Amino acid sequence: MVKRSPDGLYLDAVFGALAHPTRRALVEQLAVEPTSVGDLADPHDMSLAAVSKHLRVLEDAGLIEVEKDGRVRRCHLNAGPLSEAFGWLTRYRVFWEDRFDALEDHLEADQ
Amino acid sequence: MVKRSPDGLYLDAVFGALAHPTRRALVEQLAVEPTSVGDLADPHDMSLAAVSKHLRVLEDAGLIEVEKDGRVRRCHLNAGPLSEAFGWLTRYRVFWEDRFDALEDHLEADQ
DNA sequence: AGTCTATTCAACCAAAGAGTTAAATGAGAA
DNA sequence: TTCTCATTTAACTCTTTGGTTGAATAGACT
Repeated sequence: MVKRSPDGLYLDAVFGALAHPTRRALVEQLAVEPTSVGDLADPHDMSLAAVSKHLRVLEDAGLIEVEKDGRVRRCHLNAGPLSEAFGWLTRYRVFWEDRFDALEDHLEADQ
Repeated sequence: MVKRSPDGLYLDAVFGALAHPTRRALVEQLAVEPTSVGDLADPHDMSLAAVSKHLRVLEDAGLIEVEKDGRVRRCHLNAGPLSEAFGWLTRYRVFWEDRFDALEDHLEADQ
């Protein structure tokens, strides 16, 4: 069996959460400021319940925290788990930068 | 409606592909060297057909290219699309680094 | 107490995902 | 051409996902 990193579970959840455009949009909205569920849902062309479910997915991935403020639920971005995904991608960064460097070299040689 | 980046489709596919541990493992294997489907499948505790399907998902996300070499199909990592995901995450890097900086400050203040 | 308002829960549905086994393809070797 | 090996396709099952609507909860305002 191939080795699996101990934090694989987080990666599943985080990458999975980011795989849906609505959820990425929600993260983008929350990067601006903490926002209530209703306000988060407004711009999206789907029911409030559907957005609520997407928020649950983000919460399960640890990407948001929900604070009760009276009768509204205010969601905050918690970007910590994103660094996990970032870290994973970083390990492969050289593979696309190599190609970029090769292209640069090629262009320079052309001049 | 909330704005959606023009390359959202790629992000769906790339993040979706990375959301499964088997597929991340396949990427890790391919980062070592180009590998045939059979050799890729060996370490995994599932049928060859299942691995073949995972490879298709990676291919659809543009993350691998398959070269026919006689009767074996040799898969190469194509990390380009990873930079797409990396770029998206980078936009939110400040959100977890802020927290990290705050922690650093806190620790320094403690000393 | 009664009524808005915000949000979630429950039940449902269609489509996609992850796996299986068995048959089909395609190319090299005998 | 026949056999074998590498891989994909087909058909099927089971679970998860993404959405719906309608009822339930819970806090704030009269």
